[in-house]
Amino acid sequence: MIQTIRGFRDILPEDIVIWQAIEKTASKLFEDFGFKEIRIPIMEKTELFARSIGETTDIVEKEMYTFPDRKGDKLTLRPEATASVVRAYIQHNMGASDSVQKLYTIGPMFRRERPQKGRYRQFYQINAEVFGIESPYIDAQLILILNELFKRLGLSELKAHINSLGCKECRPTFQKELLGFLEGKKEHLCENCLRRMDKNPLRTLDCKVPECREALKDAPSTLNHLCDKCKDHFEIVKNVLTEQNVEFTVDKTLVRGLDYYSRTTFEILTTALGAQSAVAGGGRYDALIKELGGPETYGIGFAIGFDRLAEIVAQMINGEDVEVKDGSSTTSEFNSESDFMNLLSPKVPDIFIIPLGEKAIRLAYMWTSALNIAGIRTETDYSGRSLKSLMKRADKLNAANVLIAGDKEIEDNALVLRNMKTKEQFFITTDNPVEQIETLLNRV
RNA sequence: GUGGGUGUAGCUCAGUUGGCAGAGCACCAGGUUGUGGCCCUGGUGGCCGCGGGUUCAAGUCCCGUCACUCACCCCA
Repeated sequence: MIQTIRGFRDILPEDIVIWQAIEKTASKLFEDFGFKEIRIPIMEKTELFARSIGETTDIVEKEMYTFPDRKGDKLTLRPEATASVVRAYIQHNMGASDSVQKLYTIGPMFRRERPQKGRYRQFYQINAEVFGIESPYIDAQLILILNELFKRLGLSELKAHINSLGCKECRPTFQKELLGFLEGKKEHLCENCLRRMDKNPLRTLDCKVPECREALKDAPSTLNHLCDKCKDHFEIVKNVLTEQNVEFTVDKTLVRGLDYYSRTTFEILTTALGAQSAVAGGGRYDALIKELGGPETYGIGFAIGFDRLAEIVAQMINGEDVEVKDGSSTTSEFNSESDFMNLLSPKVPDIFIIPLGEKAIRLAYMWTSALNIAGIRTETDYSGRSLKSLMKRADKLNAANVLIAGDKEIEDNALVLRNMKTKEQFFITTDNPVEQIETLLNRV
């Protein structure tokens, strides 16, 4: 049997319900905040990612799916979306038509890592990016949007971690000081951190190795070295969040793995997925657009891990003992009436037509098609099986009604429409069953 | 890339010192000649992940391999 390749997976119909509900909830929210959807390619020239994410990051060094195409160009399956959105922004000169652009996109990303819970080689992200706004209010607003999204999904316990990395003015002096500090602690650092010292010293700050954490306990913090502008910027972000009752923690170890971030960075963390704690993350990247050949433009954005989010939502639904099978009962108090929970209701047939006999099967097919076209969810069965087994099937499908159409009923011009819940039965005639069913369904 | 755990029916899992491959759920049929859910009876369904080895005999022991999984690393 041919199977999916490692780290790739199928999202089956039973799971898609949650995916679609999250997607609808997110795009509604983003559009209410003025974001427009953009769809970008899944493949780009390798150079785009190498230059934006950073040549020495793990992603670029060893996690990308890169291969030559027929003419020898190096192509890469995108490991993240921001680089492509920035490329599109530059390529179509989007800043010219409107100096402020708010964009979101949803789609798969590819990284060749060892799979584990909440981490796949093809994984999905929802991305939001804002171009052309320097003000810290937009930093706060992005975190507010994430907070609101998680609230709407019933995940109010998730909390934001935020930090500021400084800008091209204040970061170099900080890096110098950090390097000096690291030199003094060299013998206590892990191999990885020693490597990081050369490549990207900031990254030592979020090392998880206990010895490193201990050694770096008193390491200088970016927060103490921010220039006045960066300091003011960060203060406003924090003040606004506080005023809007968005809970957050200042986390000076929040450095993030992509080189392009400056000033505000943030992550939304969870404990629900073992070691994979980040559900969403993002930050400001004011230098990136120019770096990639565009005009000097402010930029900030975030990515939400769709697979992880869907997993947490699924856990929440199961944990809350929410009954979604027939969409009728939900026990979860705070969100049972929410738009999101309504989106989770599965679609079940309004009618299941049970034909008994050859003539009946032909008519059942005709009626089913007509009802489907009329927008009434209808199923039938062509196997010629017994009434009892088809009743069972109707029950399994959770059909609201069955229409029993045996050769006998057709002969007598009296079809039986049975409500599966109340067991009420109505007779309808064979001349225009579609219209009769429409009126009966509206009445009940 | 490194380390641990697990691979048996569609699903969840038993399988003793090596001795006929099992259960529950699901599916199909019947009990009820044309009315679902509950119950009862019967049935379909297996390269025991794959390849080698040891043995009279391997689901079981050994080696390899692949996949899944958890953790490290990294990140969404």
